[in-house]
Amino acid sequence: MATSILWFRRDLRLTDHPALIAAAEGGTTVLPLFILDPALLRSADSRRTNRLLASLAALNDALDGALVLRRGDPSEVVRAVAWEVDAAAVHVSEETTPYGRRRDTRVAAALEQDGRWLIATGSPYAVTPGRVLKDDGTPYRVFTPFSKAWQSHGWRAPADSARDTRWLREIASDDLPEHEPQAEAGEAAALARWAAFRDGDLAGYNAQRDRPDLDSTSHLSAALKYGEIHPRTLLAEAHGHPRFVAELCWREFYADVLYHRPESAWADLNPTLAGMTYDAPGPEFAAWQAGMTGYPLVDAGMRQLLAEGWMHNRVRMVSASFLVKHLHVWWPHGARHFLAQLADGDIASNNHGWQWVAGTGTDAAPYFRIFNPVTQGLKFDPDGNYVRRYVPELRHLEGSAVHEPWRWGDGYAHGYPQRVVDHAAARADALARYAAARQPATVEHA
DNA sequence: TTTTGAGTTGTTCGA
DNA sequence: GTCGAACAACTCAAA
Repeated sequence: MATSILWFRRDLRLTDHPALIAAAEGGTTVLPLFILDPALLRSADSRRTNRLLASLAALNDALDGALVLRRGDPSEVVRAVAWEVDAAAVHVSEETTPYGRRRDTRVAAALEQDGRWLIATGSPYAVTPGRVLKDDGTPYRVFTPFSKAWQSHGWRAPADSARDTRWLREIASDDLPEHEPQAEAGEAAALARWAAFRDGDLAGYNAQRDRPDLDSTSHLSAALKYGEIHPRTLLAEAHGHPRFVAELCWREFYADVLYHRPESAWADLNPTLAGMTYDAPGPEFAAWQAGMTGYPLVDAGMRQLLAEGWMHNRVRMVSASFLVKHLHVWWPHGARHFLAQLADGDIASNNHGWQWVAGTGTDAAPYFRIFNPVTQGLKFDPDGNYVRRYVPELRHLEGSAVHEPWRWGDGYAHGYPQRVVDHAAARADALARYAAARQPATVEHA
């Protein structure tokens, strides 16, 4: 009896799964495999890894315990398992990150030595990165024209579910590493969350998405990260909500940029600011990480990140801007901290979002756009509820007063820290640094 | 080839 | 308090 392997990666679901359909075609028995790749599990205590393990537990439950886990180098493990079950083909969703592409090239070569094939069907995106190109065949570098071409390109409807898949159950599995269980992990939870959002806050998304106090965004980022739900499923039901579709498109745009420019994961995409002077991370960086900068909105966000492994997007921008433009720290330091703490940590979205804030990214914000953390708080958390939720030292202040504790006699009565930098001075410093970096390069003579 | 319009998310200052 | 201008120049995409 023919057997194929479905090697799960960022597609931890059983419905709307083209690679699963391909693997099970013709009644083929399918071995569901996940590889615990040491190269990806180095940060084993990160929230992202914990979220992955919780999702794997949910997938295994959905498979009635059939999921096979193997630890090791994928090119060795896949070849060995394929030999073990004599599978002619290993099916995957196409991976387009720098590491994923290198890995899959090696795995395909290893399989071919035994006359077996790595077959990619579908990807974690509505439009697979690399497929949207300008008329001249080069990739887009600006979001708006990309989004138009992406919409024109279009995407398939959600795939049928493969209900009658025969799963192979006979081979040994390594144990799932210890992790903190999470009720929100897994395909069923993702579908339920989407249904609730679709029938609830989606209608007000355009007006309320920037309000961290209302907390009315979809919270689907981690589910999308691990493919518990596919963006196709969301897009099929998000007609008439262009802002929500645009946010999904940002995810695809950044994946596309990373596909074409893999080095941009950790290096400035735009060399314009190559001469920028940054400060090494020091005590103020530690204060930023801990949510102790003395700027309430920044601190609320950084504490939400530590407490929940998630932060509202508006606050991600403000806190990232604060690190880069108020503390003058190079964006990769901040991006690394976010990736270590975010359950939804995605290299393309996270790091290119940071580059956008820093002014080094594609389609970057103008350098003089420096968020005022106080103004942002008054505007997007007008009643102060978000700050009070995460900063207990400020709970005695009412309404928007939480955003300016220095104005009130009892503002620091409960131990809230003083501001680590002065906004106006830090802003002026940032503008001066950008101005200096933009000067034509001067030749220094020894 | 050249031209033209446009580019996620803002802040400050002065009238 | 409100409003418009300044903050810059450059690159991108398409006609």
